[in-house]
Amino acid sequence: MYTSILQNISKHISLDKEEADYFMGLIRFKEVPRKALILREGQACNYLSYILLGAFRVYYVDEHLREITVKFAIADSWVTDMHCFLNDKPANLYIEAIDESCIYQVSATNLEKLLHHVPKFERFFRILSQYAYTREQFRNIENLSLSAEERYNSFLETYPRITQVATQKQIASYLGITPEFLSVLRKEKTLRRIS
Amino acid sequence: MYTSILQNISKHISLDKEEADYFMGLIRFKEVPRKALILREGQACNYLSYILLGAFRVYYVDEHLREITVKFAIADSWVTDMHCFLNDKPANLYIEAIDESCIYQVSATNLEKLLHHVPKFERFFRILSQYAYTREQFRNIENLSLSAEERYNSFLETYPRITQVATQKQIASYLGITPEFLSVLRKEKTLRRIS
DNA sequence: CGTCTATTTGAATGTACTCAAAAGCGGTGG
DNA sequence: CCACCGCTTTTGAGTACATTCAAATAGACG
Repeated sequence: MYTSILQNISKHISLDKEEADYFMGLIRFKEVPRKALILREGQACNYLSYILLGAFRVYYVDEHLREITVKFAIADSWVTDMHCFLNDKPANLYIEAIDESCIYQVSATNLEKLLHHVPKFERFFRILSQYAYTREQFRNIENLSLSAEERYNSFLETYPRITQVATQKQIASYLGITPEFLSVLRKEKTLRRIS
Repeated sequence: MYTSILQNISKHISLDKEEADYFMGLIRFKEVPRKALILREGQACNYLSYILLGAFRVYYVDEHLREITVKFAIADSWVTDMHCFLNDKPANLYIEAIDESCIYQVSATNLEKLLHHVPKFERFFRILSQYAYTREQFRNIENLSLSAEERYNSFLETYPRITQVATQKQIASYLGITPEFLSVLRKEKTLRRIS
């Protein structure tokens, strides 16, 4: 259903036909194969993407060349390197498809046009940003208060489907632990399930 | 200068006199003594606050009764328990003045009125939320990639003034370490400065 | 089938925690 | 004014959680 992006928007604002058409005229459709990067560090981050289908992983590479998974993004959600998109700076983050994906993209230029022509979208992106903010805040609280094992359990509840497309190495880098230690945690979990 | 809240707003949107007056009519002024709580867990979170003067600490109390400092908020910034303010739920967070403070508060009801009457504020709060989001994301990256010592150094750069009003216990709980260990880090720092 | 990467396993290590006790500091009341 | 109380900070010993490194095993892909 290629209008699911409109349904996503209609969760927070209602558009008439004209506004919807105008919006659809500003976005482009893109298929993204598994493992492809739609953004890499240093590149201009010109697009905000809506994920129609598939899944992405946003990650940062630190000075020791370790990957930090910043977030997993699933179907019916939005993704970009927000800091660099907003401030027109070279990207700090990589965004990689971890499954066959289809996305719609709005360029920063077109987003400006959109916000100018249909100011209702200010409201839409306000609400989106507020949710994004509270989710990040919640994750910070979890990272600061929970043990690795508790964070892993919370992860499994929050992203039950992601385990099918993300590797354990990627999940470990989201949890802030090594793949080896995640392996140990998983073993303990299955041992407890048996006994 | 009691119009600094208008200056804060004018960083992102411009208001005419009428709009500014309408806004000022929707907010209330409040003095908050040091150590007073303007929000505690379980309370209704009805207000979004602008800090005119002073400093606040937002914290969460986990199941082991440990305090997690979610953020320090300084003069000329906004603070609330966003999740509960937006969803009209009882607060999860405490907000405590760590210095003599003066704030302006907008109630959730008045904010709705404001957004309805002056839709430009949708834009203002969109921009504010996006910044809040990227800051939280950045902090998550730091917490996942840096050692305790590196996080402490980064903290000192980000909040140079806060050390004057926050205790080390509070700073430790922001960094996700124990006060005892922060004490060790500080000692190592001074020892290195001497040699 | 062979190569490359992901995952598992284990031993040695390190970073940060717990617990306990002492020292420092600020506020309050006699 | 100072003596006491409570809280913060420091210090140290012992411990736990998670890492590093290395090697073996398993899986995925061409």
